[in-house]
Amino acid sequence: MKRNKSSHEVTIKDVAKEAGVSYSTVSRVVNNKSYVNPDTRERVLQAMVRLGYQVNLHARSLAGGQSNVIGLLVVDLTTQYLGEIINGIDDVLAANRYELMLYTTHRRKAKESAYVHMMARGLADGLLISLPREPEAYLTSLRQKGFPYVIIDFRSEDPSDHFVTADNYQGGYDATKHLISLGHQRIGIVTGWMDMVSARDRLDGYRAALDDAGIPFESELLFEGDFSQPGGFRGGSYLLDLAEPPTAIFASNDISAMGVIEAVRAHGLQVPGDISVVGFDDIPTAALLNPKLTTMRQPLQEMGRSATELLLDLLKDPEDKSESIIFPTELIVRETTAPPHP
Amino acid sequence: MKRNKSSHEVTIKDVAKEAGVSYSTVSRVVNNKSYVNPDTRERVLQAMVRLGYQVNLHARSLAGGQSNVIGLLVVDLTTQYLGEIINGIDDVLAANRYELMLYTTHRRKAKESAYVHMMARGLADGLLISLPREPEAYLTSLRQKGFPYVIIDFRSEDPSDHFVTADNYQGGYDATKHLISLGHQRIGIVTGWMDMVSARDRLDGYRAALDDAGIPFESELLFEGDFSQPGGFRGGSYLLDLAEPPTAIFASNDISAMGVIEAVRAHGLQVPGDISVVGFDDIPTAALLNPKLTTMRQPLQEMGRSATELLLDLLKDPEDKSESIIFPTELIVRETTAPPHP
DNA sequence: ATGAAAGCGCTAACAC
DNA sequence: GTGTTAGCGCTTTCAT
Repeated sequence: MKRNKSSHEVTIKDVAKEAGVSYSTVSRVVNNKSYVNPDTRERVLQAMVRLGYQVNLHARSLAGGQSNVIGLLVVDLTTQYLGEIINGIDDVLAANRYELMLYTTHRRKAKESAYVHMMARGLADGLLISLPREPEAYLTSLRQKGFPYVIIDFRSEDPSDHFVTADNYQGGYDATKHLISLGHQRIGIVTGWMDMVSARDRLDGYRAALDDAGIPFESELLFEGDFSQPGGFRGGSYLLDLAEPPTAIFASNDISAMGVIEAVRAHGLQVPGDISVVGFDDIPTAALLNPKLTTMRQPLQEMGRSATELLLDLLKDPEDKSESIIFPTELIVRETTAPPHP
Repeated sequence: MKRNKSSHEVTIKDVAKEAGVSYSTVSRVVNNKSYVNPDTRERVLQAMVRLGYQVNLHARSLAGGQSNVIGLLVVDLTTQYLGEIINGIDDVLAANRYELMLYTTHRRKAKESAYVHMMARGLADGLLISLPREPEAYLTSLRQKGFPYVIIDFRSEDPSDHFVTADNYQGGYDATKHLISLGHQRIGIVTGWMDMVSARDRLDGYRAALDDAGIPFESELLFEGDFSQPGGFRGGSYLLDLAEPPTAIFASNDISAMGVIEAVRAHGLQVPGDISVVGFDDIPTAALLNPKLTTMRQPLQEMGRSATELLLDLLKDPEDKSESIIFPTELIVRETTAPPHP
């Protein structure tokens, strides 16, 4: 299964011959390192263009250089949430001439660990890890190797970890408080995957807001969802079927909020007339729904950008002491929340 | 900028020593090629596990093997459209132990060509190209090299090309016909990027349907959009501001349909009461809108899957004569279309 | 069935 | 400033 090398690929040696220099000089020019006589450089550059030279990243990587590839580990791509984050990542990577290698685990946990190892085995210079559930298993091995990584949307306890996340606790708090300040007293919550820190933080914020308002937490008003639209639908249905249903529901992300809203309609009720709904994320679609979704915005693109910058810093200097970043969230009041029905 | 190799990476040589064989034997075991004595194989396998061996893909690729990486060239990821396709791609890739390298060009045309060359330079074994505009430039060089690629959502004229697409012409035809059969006579269209074949095909289908119904095509009812939501909004606004506005609008994709619907509302009108709207794609969000979007479904996941299978076939046998595939589209009637206001 | 050895294209010492 | 050279980890003849 050999590559079709009919048309000989032009290598650094070809360029060297063409320019009449040794091939290490070509390497120097390509990498812009150590001084090269301007004339020589020019001749090499021209030879490169003439021959249409392109580095072979595999060779470069093997020879001890960097691969200029960043690995991104995500769950799946159908959520706009990640699309936004990736846009941010992408911006920074492109500006720094890095490539993106994408890994989607589709929640098959076993794969995550295998992937991480393969990437760390030279395929990538660094790793961006998004939305992992209990990533400790492979994080430990990464730490041991001193392999650079940044975690997105995860608050790590380990001081050597670098991460970028939104303030999910405060977001959950503010979303709930918004509902309370509208006059709601019975507020349901549809959570995300409870093995994800971000989901737990949002829940904690919800409870704290209730607490501060003197509203007792009732476990029957909590539905454990999974950040999906069907999960939101199930959660909404469950809450509305309660003997004493809530008048408002906090969904832990926009996608599940959409499911909740569907459930409200399926019960013949109106949003926000009968039931108020708040989401979380502010994905682009949120503003396009009818009614438009009230939600907590996380600066997704910026989070992707920051995480990538942090990682590139780490690559330049492993001892880099850049801080992990926790972005503030922002309440975006649109049309799905209103005072409770009198 | 040397990799932190504090903890010596275990190579095929280490495994060889551990198992007491030569390292070419280890290579044979790893690659499952030529016969190896079952006992020897077993010993090697155990040594591999014991040492936690992982191939170095760069070395493998350099040595003339394949890289087991597929490159995917896309415009950007915020559209659910691509998320769905990638899910399909991903399925097949995972099942065949391939990795995915992602390239987003963000419509910077210059980048596309550079990317393609780099990938073809050994980084990837094959290329999946989605949504290119006028890709002829780099396709030519790919063909010359005999580099395997499959194009998604593009009908190529070149008989040696392989592509997977939906029947955009028929889709455009059926969408328009649906509107006509509801009684609409003035039907506007918001197109996609006109330098994309799929957009042109949908437009052609629209015109053909009009033609077959004896409705003259009026150029003032055509707005050249760009597959984006703001583009749809602009298109909708333009059409509704016409002296004699249409009673129905065919948007060339769901995202722009969402923009059109926003524009309808901004004009104080109702969908579908005053204006009917049809989209194209059937992205997941389409079913979650209020009212739910009537649209032409393309089997996105399946398209991704098929394209990938086609490419892997090509990789196994460059002379593979697998056919390019054109998937049928399907009208999904939901709630945004109705007979015209009397 | 297995071992030895020649590269793949490049980077990074080390010379000069 | 530039050339020489030794690998990086692996696949693949070619021997045996």
